[in-house]
Amino acid sequence: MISNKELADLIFPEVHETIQDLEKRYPERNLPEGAEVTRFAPSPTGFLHTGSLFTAMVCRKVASQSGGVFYIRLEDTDTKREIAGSGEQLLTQLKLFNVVPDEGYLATHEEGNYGPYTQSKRADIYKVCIKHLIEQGRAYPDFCTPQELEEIRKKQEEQKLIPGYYGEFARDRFLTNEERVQKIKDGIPYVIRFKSNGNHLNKIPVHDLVRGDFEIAQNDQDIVILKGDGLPTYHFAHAVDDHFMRTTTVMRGEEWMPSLPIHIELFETLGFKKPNYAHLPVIMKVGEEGHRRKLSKRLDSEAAVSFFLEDGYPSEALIVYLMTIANSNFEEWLFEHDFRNIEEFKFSFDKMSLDGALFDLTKLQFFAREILGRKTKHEMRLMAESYSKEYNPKLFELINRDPLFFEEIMNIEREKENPRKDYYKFGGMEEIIGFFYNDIYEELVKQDLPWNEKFDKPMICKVLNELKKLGLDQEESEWFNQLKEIAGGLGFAPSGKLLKQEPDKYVGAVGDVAEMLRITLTGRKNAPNPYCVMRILGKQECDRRLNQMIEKLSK
RNA sequence: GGUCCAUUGGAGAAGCGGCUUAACUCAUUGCCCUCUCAAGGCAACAUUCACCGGUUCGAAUCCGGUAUGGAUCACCA
Repeated sequence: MISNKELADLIFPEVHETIQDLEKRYPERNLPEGAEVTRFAPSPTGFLHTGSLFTAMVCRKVASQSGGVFYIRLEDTDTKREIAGSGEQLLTQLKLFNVVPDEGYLATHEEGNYGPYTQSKRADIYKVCIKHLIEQGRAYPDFCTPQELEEIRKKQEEQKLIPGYYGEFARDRFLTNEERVQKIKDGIPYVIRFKSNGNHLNKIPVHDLVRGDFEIAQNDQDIVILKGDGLPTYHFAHAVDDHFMRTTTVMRGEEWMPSLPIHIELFETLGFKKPNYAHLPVIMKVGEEGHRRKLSKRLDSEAAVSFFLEDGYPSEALIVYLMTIANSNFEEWLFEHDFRNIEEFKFSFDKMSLDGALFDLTKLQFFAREILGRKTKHEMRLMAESYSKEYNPKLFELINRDPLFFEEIMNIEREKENPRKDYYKFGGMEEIIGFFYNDIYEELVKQDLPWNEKFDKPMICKVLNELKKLGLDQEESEWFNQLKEIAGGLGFAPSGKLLKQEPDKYVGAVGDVAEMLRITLTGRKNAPNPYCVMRILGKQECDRRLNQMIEKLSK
């Protein structure tokens, strides 16, 4: 008769530690009352997902506001799907959004007393726990091949039974230790499965920080806890890691809710205290077929955080937007505090909505406008620089021709009570401000210009010629009065209203004159007001552009 | 199909049995301001809270059912 202990020793001869040893190695954290220990546990399988950023942001927030700890654990147990370098990238991207961990996996190194924080380096820890379970008769080797599992599943489907490896269908649960030892000695590959004592007919009460109390069926599946490659599955690693890293609150996407019974049984049979759970809603999107679905990295560009980075959205805007999804009272708070000291906002789980919000790019752009509108010209330059350096060489080059000149462009109608809010991202900015730069301007005016057909070329020339008289040293209102005078001298009405009242008396209105000026100076119909543009370009350059345009039109 | 979760306008939502003629924000539309654009100001936008029943003097709010949507059922996390 072979005992469970002998079986465990045969499977893990190298493991001598016990769970008690681990408890000593990773003692309870010494934190003030109420401090939360949270964690973000990504898999290095690709770019940072917008939903992951959402979760990570909430984790950071909850830890910070409670005086706790936020750490990062790399869940790299799926070696097949792993993408080299993505762990590092995850960290740098989180940092761009100001989601910075206190400890854990930090890309270049690890920090903290509860490591290693990379699951592939924790094999010995998992083995201690699994060995313990085998000794207790709560885990066993399973020699089923994928085909055999498939057959079991088929049989269950035929009989309309719940699929899975459980109860009487858990074939190798009924092996004797003698048979197990023999198979192992024969070199038959196996996984380790957890032996469940549950019954899915029993309901157990669970508590979720965002969803409150509800009932859920007990787990009865003998889930795999150690895969054929010697690495643990998510479920098992979650129980072991979150216990020994002393996580107080587990936050994760709501897709994990159905597996909660597994985790509960695991925690209980390992003798671990359960953490609090918060299953966060997932961010949705309406798909082609008109149905809501989870934001998908494959289908939706906005599902990858890199999308916003590459297009130069202010990272603050995404965080603010995500926080409005996280807490319904945040938006009002934000306006009350005029977008200041956002970190002082108090997050709470009961202000979190239960179903996933549709991702709303327009609303994100609104916040981005508000945020960018509140930056100084210098801040704008720094943001534009750091974005363009990475993603937009054309813009980067423009900025660096003369950084102060760029700042002046950014400063158009900025330092006033209601600043312009026409930027919501830095991507494409080179198109918008290009006309300030002579070489781009020259290219622009080679194309057909959007002149008003009401006026012929000699008329336009006449106007432009007169506009050279415009001074630049006065206030904007004075400048505009001068423009009106010039326009009046040429037969234009001082306002659109007057023109409407007496259309026969005038050839047009000041607006028409201003438009000619604008087109000449910027090559476009829509641009910031010409006064600002002229101040930045300088009298000399303005005259040059006017003369050049007159010459062009005279041909 | 089983299990769990959800359901207030185009979107995010407040609402916790009478204070609701359903707050606030984005979007949309109209008007005003205005040299264009952006910004700004003012208005409009759910007679109704998925539906059907019930409880109650009274329900978006409580209960039951139906419908719809979502998540999940791996040696993936």
